[in-house]
Amino acid sequence: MITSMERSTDPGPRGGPVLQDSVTEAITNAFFEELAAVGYGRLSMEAVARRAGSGKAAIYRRWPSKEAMTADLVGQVSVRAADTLDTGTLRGDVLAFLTATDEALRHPLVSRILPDLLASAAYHPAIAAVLGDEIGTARRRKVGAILRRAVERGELPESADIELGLDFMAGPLYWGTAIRSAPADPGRLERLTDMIIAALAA
Amino acid sequence: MITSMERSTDPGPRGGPVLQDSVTEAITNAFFEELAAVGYGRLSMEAVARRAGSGKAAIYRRWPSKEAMTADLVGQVSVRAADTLDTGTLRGDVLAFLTATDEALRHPLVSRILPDLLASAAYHPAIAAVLGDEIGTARRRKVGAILRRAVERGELPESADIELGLDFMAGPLYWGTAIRSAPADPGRLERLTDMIIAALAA
DNA sequence: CCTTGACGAGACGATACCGTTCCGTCTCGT
DNA sequence: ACGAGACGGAACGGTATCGTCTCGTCAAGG
Repeated sequence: MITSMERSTDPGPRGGPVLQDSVTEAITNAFFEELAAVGYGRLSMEAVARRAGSGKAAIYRRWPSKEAMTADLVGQVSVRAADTLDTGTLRGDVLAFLTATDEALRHPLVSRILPDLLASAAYHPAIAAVLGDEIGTARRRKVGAILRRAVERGELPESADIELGLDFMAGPLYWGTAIRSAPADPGRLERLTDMIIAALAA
Repeated sequence: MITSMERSTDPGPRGGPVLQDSVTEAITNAFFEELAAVGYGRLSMEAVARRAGSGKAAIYRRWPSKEAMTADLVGQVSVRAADTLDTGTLRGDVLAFLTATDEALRHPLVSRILPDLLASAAYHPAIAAVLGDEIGTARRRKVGAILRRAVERGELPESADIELGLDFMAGPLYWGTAIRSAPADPGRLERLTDMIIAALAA
């Protein structure tokens, strides 16, 4: 599925004469900027090359197609998000998670790219696969850890539904921040946190 | 902005020789099917005409551009959703609202089109305007009515935040049903209802 | 110093749309 | 019966993108 070469994305200390990292980086940046500018459906390799100041051949030397490039690059980025640390209380964990997620969603590139990718997943199985891994699995793991710790502390009943918990941790924030474009407001995240905890405890 | 003719979408009892309704309907259906098939970004007028079994001229006789056609047709559809009736209790109102919305989100065309349009709104102001009206305003009015009735009944404190309430009524359901593609499950809507009410009361 | 190979640039044929403009046909209301 | 006008179909010139391929340049290693 993802068929890009490892040498440029993971060149190691010295892998011999190699596709130049600076070019790979320029293409990567150009890709995300272009993705934010026109969306996946209208993204063209020529535009990416133009923006990167490179030739198209430099792109096709690295990835066999637009879909493979997208899957590879999106996969790389999403992997980064670190686990939320244990703040000692459910409220602290939730607020930290919401704050981090809200900040990510407000990034100018993310706020334009993410909804587009989520929609594109319906048309392109390769994208759906990457997002399913990154958003589905990774996110479920993080939220699951938070809820599990809360259950251990006795802050939540054991009956708490992890799947629905994920919907509450992600849904209202995504809807408000990414779709409704609600202005940044720490107070909103505080209230959101209290409401989510109330929902989780129900 | 929306410049389609009134004669065919609202021909009245007898408006003289008119663009044929059957063609308008064929084009409308083809538009939504094509939208579901390839998304807004890649939607082509030729494909719509092909699918409708019409000539492109028949489309351009009705709308001046793809954007105007989209705004007009999407606006027409979204208008339909009726107000939720008063069931007498907050729980009944919320469950009815969630059930209706969930059903709508599961419609094969809606589930593919809506996320795409929400994403496209970031690139096309005309779409953003229509969605802002239909989803933003209309939805805020509906949910606002439900919450206001609940406050009058004493089921919710007066301090309830309508804006955040909207995020909770829409977010988890949209995330679970449209993004996570959770299977249809009445029990899930029941639990969702209880959790939303707990959140609203927090 | 000379070979190697990635580089930017861009031409290439193929394909797809755009929005417009013609056909010749058919269905109306008059 | 007639004329207006919408119809499906097809073609127009123009633009954009695809993925491939060929240039001449340039930097590094042997």
